[in-house]
Amino acid sequence: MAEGRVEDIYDRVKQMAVTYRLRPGDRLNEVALSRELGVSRTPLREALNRLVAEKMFDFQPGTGFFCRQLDAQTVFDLYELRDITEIAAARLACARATDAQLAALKDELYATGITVDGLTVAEACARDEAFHIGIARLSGNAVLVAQLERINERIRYVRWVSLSMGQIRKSKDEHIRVIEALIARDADTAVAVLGDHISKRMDEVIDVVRQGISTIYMNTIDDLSEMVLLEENA
Amino acid sequence: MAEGRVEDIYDRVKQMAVTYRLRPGDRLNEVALSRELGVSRTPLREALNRLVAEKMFDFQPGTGFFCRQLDAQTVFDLYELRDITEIAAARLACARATDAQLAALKDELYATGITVDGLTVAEACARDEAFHIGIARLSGNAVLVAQLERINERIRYVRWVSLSMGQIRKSKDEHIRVIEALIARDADTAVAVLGDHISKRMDEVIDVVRQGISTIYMNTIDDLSEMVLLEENA
DNA sequence: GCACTCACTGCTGTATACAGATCTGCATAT
DNA sequence: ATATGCAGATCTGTATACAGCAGTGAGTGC
Repeated sequence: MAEGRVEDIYDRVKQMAVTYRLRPGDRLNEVALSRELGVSRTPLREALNRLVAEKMFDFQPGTGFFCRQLDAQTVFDLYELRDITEIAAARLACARATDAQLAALKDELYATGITVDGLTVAEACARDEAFHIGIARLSGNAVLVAQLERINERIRYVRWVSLSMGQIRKSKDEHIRVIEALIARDADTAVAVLGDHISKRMDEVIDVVRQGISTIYMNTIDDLSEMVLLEENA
Repeated sequence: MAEGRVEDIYDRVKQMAVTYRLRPGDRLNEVALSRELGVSRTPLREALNRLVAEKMFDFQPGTGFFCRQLDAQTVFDLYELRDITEIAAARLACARATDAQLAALKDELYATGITVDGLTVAEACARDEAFHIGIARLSGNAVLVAQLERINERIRYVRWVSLSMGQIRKSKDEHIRVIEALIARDADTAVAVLGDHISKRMDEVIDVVRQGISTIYMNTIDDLSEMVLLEENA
């Protein structure tokens, strides 16, 4: 394997944090976690320090690492920043992407299916993210893409909750309208649809957060991520 | 000290990297660096892993840590993203900041002096950054502020070079125009001035990068950061 | 003269040991 | 009953040891 060991631990722990298998606010026991992962504390701590830098964990000297608590304000800030970043990315993509690139994105969108029925929440979320990242990539700005990916990681769990509450239906429709607008080089329309799309999500999420994030943590992540989206009944 | 040791090492090494006392592309010797810092390799590596997460260092498993190479494209991307972020921040600030907050920022701007003559490059750069961060803070979005700070860290050296080449004179003027526009709640004007301000910087930097970043590294950082800006002779 | 091999040196990767700090729970006093 | 202090246990913080890999240079064969 060309991948480093720390990298591997980093991915696994991040996955645990993103999916809230590690519960927010909890201090994590290095010895126990290192044993669970089958490594020693040294590389584990190195991986944890990377996650601290990414704001995925808090670190309190003398006490240890804490799975990060997402408060309502931070969730809002993250969504707002995501909004800003994606809209800017769409404008850049509209100006810079080739027709072929846009066509490829459209094809991919259709290829992954128009409906989300039968998908798990995790799958649906991943596809949604992939489309948005796809647009960002067409901006030609790799730093922007990396940043958007990190933002997405931090709010992924919240998005799962949001999706599982059933507000995903119209997503694909809106995605298609966005890509069509980009192909027509109509940046204003693309941005308008995208902005509307995102702020609808934001509203939903605010509701979720208002209901109290704490209650959400009661659900195990398995319940949530593996939950299959039901067919529309209307 | 309430600060942790890793945190301290992290700051010191980051400072070295930001100021290019560690030269880009170089593999760094953990033993030598740990001895220089007066600590062992373990906490040093933890600090380095944080910097890897921040893209300040590259890490190649089996080989070690490398001080990050900034290529022209990445510099451009970083400036573009900074542009996007600051403009969005200014719009938010215009909508959300109180009159008192804006007045305080204006006062601070005047208090730190209108001219940069006699300042070192490092000081002039720090003040410029402080103003821009000040606006971002008024956006009320803490995540956005944190992100902007990280972007600034990554391009700080390039900015030093840019500043030392003498394009700083008009900065304060433009800053004043920005803050006046914000106070008048004229977001469009503020953004227009700010955007123009930033893209002028961007042009300068592209020139710097075109001249070849590699040649720049010849100058020690001390030459650059401590260089005092001369009075205008026109 | 050039290229290839092989041993060597030095560095990284990880485990582990130990010191010091923090937390927990019980006992005691108010 | 509540608060306080102490002792034991647990966990973190860092150094160090050692194994293994990567880079280097000399020497040899073609």
